[in-house]
Amino acid sequence: MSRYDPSAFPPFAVTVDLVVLTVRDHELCALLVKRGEAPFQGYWALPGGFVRLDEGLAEAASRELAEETGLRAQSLPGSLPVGRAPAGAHLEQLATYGHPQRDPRMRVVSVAYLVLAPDLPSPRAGGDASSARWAPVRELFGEEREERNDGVLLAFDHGQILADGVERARSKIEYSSLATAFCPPEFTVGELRRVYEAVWGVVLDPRNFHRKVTGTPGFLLPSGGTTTRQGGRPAQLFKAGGATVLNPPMLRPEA
Amino acid sequence: MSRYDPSAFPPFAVTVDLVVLTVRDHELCALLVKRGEAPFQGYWALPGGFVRLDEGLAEAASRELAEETGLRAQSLPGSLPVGRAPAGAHLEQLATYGHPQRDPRMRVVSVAYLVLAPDLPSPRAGGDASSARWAPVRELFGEEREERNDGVLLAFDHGQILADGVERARSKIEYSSLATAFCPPEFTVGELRRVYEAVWGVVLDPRNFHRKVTGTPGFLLPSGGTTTRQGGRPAQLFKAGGATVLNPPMLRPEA
DNA sequence: GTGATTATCGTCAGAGAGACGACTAAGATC
DNA sequence: GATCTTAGTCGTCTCTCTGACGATAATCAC
Repeated sequence: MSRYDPSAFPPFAVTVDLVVLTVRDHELCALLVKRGEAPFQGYWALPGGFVRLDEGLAEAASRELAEETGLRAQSLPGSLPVGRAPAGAHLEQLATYGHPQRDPRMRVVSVAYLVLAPDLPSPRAGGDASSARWAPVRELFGEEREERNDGVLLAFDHGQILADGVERARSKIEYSSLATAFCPPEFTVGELRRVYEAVWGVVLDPRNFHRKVTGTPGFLLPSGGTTTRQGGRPAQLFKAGGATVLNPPMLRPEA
Repeated sequence: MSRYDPSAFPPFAVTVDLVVLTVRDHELCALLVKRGEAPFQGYWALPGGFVRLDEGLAEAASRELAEETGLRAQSLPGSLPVGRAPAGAHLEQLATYGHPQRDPRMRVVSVAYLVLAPDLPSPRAGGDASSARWAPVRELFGEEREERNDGVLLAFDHGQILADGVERARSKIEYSSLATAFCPPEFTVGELRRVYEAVWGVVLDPRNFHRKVTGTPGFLLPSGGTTTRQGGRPAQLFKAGGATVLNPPMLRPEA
């Protein structure tokens, strides 16, 4: 840092890209927007945009999130990598991508953020519904993926960013209470279990899951009410407790 | 991304900062360099520097690492956040810091990388030995920390970056075999245990530790030889095995 | 009511961790 | 050389947690 003339620094563009995940219909889904212009015109991409010179990175991510989804998200001062949005969505920094050729137009460094949100009404992208969608992650990475265009699924390196975000989410719900970020403010143990099942793509034993989550101090707080919105016997409603780390963690089944 | 004229993007400076950790004398230490110029002249700071327009982020981190320590480190193509340097050092992306005022001169976004290295000879910073040192992490964060200058320990937000890097290292050796990155190519179980003890700042039971690490498939490979360099009964020498994730993890003692 | 569905409680066996005793094999000291 | 010290290695016991799975409870659809 001392070898350079600070007034002659190499100029970069800095963007934020958002991996917005939610659970819809037992499936982990990611928010994608359709690009209206070159490069990658017509491709699906992660929502995102340029960071302004007077805003922080998390702040820019919150702003883009609000613009693309209407989700209000708290922008945190400084460069703290983790935050919690008031609407229940969770926002945290994922990683930064800066391959010199990742954008053919210029040198762009993109700071990716991961957003975990409860199931939302259908997306809007600046009011244009046809240009945004919730894409099931399985479709994008499973064997049944329909390759698009010249074999590239997403614009730029967004396929890699999305994969990294999905992997982060999958591993993070193991040892943190973040799975509750996919749930509405009040939820049942069964609903939380279906979140785990959707994110991990596995089936969990309802009895062991119930014992585990209700037995972990601070994970769940009984909210008093019950609901039958899932059918069957009425289930207790819970809110997310104060605990953020789970010790011992939830164990993702092998294989 | 579609709302802006790409030719009029806001210009940022992008730097990499390195959190280089090693274990020396039973203590976790971080590499610091002394700043020779304003701002924060005379303060200790993390090594780092500007990213060039034609190099990737990990590549820039490797280059800076080599310049500051002589450690050769493999630069990875693209934006892959994790890599392994040939000299045995581990390099991975940590987080990105971009508060608008984090550098008083201009808008700088810094991508921090975490480097875990075996104990190295004393550092050199471009040949000037007095301007680089291994600082015990305990001195920087413990109660006994001697506040420097106007109460700020490190230049810029490097105190926060270092704290994040230390926390990443502490948690990552729980569920990965990365602790071996602090060891020479061949090491004993006791040496590995002392790494855990230094990084976590705890004392571990040698017998349980031995059972755990030798019983985890793929963690350690017997290299055949023995050594008495620690005194006492000769110990078997091991190399790092192929496993990268430990399941079940090493457990960091409570409290 | 009957059956389907979901929630919740209980039991049992096995894996793994913490505590700690016991033994081994080298160098250091007398 | 006898003894001490240091570290390494093997075992044992107990407790906790998990996975497998039986049993019961409370609602809805018919």
